[in-house]
Amino acid sequence: MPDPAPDPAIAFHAHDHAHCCGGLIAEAEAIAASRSVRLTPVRRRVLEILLEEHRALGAYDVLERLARDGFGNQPPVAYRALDFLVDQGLAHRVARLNAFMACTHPGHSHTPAVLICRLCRTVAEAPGSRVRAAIDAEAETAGFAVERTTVEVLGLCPACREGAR
Amino acid sequence: MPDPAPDPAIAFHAHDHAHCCGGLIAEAEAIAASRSVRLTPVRRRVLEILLEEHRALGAYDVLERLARDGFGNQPPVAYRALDFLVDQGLAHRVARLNAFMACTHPGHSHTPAVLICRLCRTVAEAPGSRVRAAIDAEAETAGFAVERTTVEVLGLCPACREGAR
DNA sequence: CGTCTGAACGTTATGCTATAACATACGCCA
DNA sequence: TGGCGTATGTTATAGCATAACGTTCAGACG
Ligand SMILES: [Zn+2]
Ligand SMILES: [Zn+2]
Ligand SMILES: [Zn+2]
Ligand SMILES: [Zn+2]
Repeated sequence: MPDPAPDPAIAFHAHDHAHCCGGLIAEAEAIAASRSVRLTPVRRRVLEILLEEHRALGAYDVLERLARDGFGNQPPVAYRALDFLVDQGLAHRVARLNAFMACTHPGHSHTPAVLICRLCRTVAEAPGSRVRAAIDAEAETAGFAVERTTVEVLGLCPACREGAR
Repeated sequence: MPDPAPDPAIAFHAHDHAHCCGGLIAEAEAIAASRSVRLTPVRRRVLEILLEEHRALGAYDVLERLARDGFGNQPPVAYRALDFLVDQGLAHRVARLNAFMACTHPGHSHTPAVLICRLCRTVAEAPGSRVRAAIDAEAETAGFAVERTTVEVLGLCPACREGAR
């Protein structure tokens, strides 16, 4: 199958975005089926909304777009769908922004480092395993048992970095 | 001088807490003086409140305690003091908790890894430099220019880990 | 089929987190 | 002493998140 190791930070590069979204929706369908959980219309639409741009959206932004499409327009509608996607690893919560982003590498259980461009607001995922190893080492020293990690990085993406010079 | 490298995760160990707080207040005074910024009564009291326990407090928890002491009891009073402390590196924001903690190693410019016990809510700082190096390496690969990092770890502190067995 | 059941969804209401905007007080220095 | 910048007090509002309850719907089972 023609799906080699994808660029982790694909969000930062020009790419066939329609293909990127379509593929991720298809992956989500497959994952949901394999786990016997339901990617219902609301959940699917929320994932599509998150995928539309490589940016993190607040729950109320998502809600507004949902309402336009005729879904319920009360906060729990958005939060429940977002919680589902996060639980299934199809989206990530960005604590620094109180916002949510679609996962670009679902399936692999991972805790990515989230790269957030402070100028264009683009958000990408970098591999988290090396960072996680460093965290585990420090935690070990402190006698702390790691369960979940949050690694978020604010800075400039390649494009904005170029523009800022 | 009798001040050897302090235990980074002192919060997780039994210690002379009055001495620990007093020392940190004194350090804060010195830092403020050296930078010609003012550790005013509100700011100082907020730092004391954060130091009372090694836990992260929400702005409204801080505010409630401030009000008891006769300071203003509107949100901006707490937020302004907290922002000052964070700017000066005397406190840290914990994004995962929407809360604030006193810094236990002020002065050293640092971005610690914050260790949060999910049972007792104790919060400690682990050295962030190795984690930061790992982040820099991943960011380099993605062409991303790192400016600020958030590293927060949820898990069990040594005591709760023992109790949970 | 018909009915039961649990998951998902819609809706109301409320609570927590954070900041904008403006007024007042105070210390410092020309 | 007058002006200025910093800090504080206060009002109002914006933004984020969840509790609680009723309704709908798909699938399981007899
Ligand atoms: Zn991901
Ligand atoms: Zn950018
Ligand atoms: Zn610190
Ligand atoms: Zn604990």
